Amino acid sequence: MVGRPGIKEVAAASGVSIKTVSRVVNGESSVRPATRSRVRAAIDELGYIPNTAARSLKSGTGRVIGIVIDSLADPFFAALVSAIERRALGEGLGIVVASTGQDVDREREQLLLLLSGHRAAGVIFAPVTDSHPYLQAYRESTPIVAVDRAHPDFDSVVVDDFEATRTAIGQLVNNGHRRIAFLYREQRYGAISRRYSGYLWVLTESGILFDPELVLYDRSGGHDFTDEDYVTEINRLFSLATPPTALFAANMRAAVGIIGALHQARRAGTAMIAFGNVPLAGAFTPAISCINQDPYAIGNAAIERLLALRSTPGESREKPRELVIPTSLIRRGSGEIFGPYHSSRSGEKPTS
Amino acid sequence: MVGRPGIKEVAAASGVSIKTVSRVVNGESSVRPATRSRVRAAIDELGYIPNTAARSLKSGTGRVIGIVIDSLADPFFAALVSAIERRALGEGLGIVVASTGQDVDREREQLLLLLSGHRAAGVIFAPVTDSHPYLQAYRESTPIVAVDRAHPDFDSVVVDDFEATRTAIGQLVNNGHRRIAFLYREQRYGAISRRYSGYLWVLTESGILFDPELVLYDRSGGHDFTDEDYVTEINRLFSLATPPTALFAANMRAAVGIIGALHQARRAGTAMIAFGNVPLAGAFTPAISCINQDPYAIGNAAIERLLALRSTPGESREKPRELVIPTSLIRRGSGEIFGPYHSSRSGEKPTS
DNA sequence: TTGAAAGCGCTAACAA
DNA sequence: TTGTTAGCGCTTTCAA
Repeated sequence: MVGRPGIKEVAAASGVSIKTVSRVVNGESSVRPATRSRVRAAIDELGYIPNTAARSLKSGTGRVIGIVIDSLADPFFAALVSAIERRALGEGLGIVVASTGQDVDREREQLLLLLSGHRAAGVIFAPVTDSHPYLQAYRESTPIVAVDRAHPDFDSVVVDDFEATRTAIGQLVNNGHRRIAFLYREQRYGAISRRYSGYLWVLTESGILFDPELVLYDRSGGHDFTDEDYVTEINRLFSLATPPTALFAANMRAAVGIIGALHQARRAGTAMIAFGNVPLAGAFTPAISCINQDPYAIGNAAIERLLALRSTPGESREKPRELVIPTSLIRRGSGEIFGPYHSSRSGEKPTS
Repeated sequence: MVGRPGIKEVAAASGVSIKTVSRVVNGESSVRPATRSRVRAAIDELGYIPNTAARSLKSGTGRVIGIVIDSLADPFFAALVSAIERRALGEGLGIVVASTGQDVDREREQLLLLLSGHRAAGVIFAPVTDSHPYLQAYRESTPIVAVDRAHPDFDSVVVDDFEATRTAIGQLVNNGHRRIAFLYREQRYGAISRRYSGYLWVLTESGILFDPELVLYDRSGGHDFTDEDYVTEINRLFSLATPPTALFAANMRAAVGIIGALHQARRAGTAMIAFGNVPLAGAFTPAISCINQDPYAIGNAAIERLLALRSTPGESREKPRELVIPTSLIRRGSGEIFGPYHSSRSGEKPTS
């Protein structure tokens, strides 16, 4: 291996001490311009890049932001991380990404590795549970922000799941639907529970009888549904004595599964609204109505909050802030299909 | 901040020297089982997690794999990174991700930061150019693997773009198409050029006159096309004196743009094949035929190659290996629509 | 404005 | 099998 120049080589080349080189690298002001430019020249010529490990070791905090999410294979999280990365780059920070697969133990392991092992300058995570006692030790030294799901102990950036779902289900009811399926009711902590509450709230308000047959539960104990599972489920729903006339997909994975399954079952004309921006939603027949939650906006808000916390350390001890990113219902057609009880008093013209 | 225990605390708690703790942590064999379990107990009790920075500094290589890709917002790359992350986790390695936005300077900056700054244990990157002289200094000390695009100097994991495209275009021709549009012809180095070659090859072989009007060039100088740009382009194509009867989407972004634009233009029945697994391809009408390139397979192959290189350092000096991951043409309907010159001698039954 | 010295937490070399 | 010592490359004192 060719020698990677260190701070000493730069110091020697520019005729100053290593401390002065350090000052230049860290942008400290107390360096004479002439000295500074001499050092800069040496840095460029030698191609000097400071060793991150040594910096972390000495200074106590690493030059990276840790990100812990469910999975990068989920387009929502991928876009979220992408937004964070862009901003972090501007701050000269790297990102180290870890996924949990929604596993609580893996979450703890990854968070601790990031905080204690990598001495991350900050951590953004999508909490799998709402109890993280082991994080308390790091609160005061490291900014920690939760995303996608609110957290009792940390600042968080979320969307208003309850309200968004209430709006969506409300529109379906207004358009004459009474049999509305909810797919799916995840058992774990998180956004899905609040979406489910929004669903139940509308049913109650509208005097619609709740039917557990219309809810797809996560009976699998944690593993994700496959496309085939959704086909099975859609077939089950349409075999009911009184099948649903509208579907609500509580997350994007469910939406994708349902769209595919509906298509297979030649039921694509069924009313449906999805939580999350389904890719190519506009190109289906009918086009898919979605609750729009912008992962870029969420990611940006999270990293901004993190950077703000970094400059005002004490603040983290205050009551956690919950930043709610607005959502909107994008009416593309599938959510505006009329149901059997429609009295032509509301809703847009259906597409099919 | 509560004290994060260091190796010294563990040593004190278990009554051994720090070196013995180090041995246990690193799984060295020369430790008596009794001692080992005593140390293990202390580690668990104190919640000791080794400081990555100190380890990197001393040992010379960091505990992370660096990944440099175009963008995490691209589902292909997100899935690729996800596959790498899973495997890295099993090796006790973190991943630090950086994106280039296809910018050569940013690529260099990020690669050097990973290699020189973070002392990454290995680097996987999607090369933006085929010339990386500055990486030569790291070849022998750090395994480097290229993905998605072949590289003259490094082992790479790619798909056979030429062959896959040849098959796809060949099928369109066999099904009676003569006017086949190629969207889009990216100017930069990479897979798109080879796909374009496959396109030209079939035209030549089939005696079809090449028409530059049917090729969407990247005239923008690097910025990505928006959905609106695709709408404009589709409208232009169908305004030609002899419009195309089939479309080839050379990458997934183009496919998504085209599907949306075709839908808007009420031309969804146009024959089309996309390079890459379009999400929900099966749920469109007609279902989208795709060249299937598995990002998980590519990511897995890349990390496996990286880990193999890590254990046999000298090997990297050999001639670079190009590992070709097979693709397949998934015939879902859109690519099997007959063209005007079809003579009922080949192809599947069209869907529409 | 600049520099000398100390040492961050760990691992490699060598001793015992 | 275990321990001692010496740094890795940088930033943080503190002094000049």
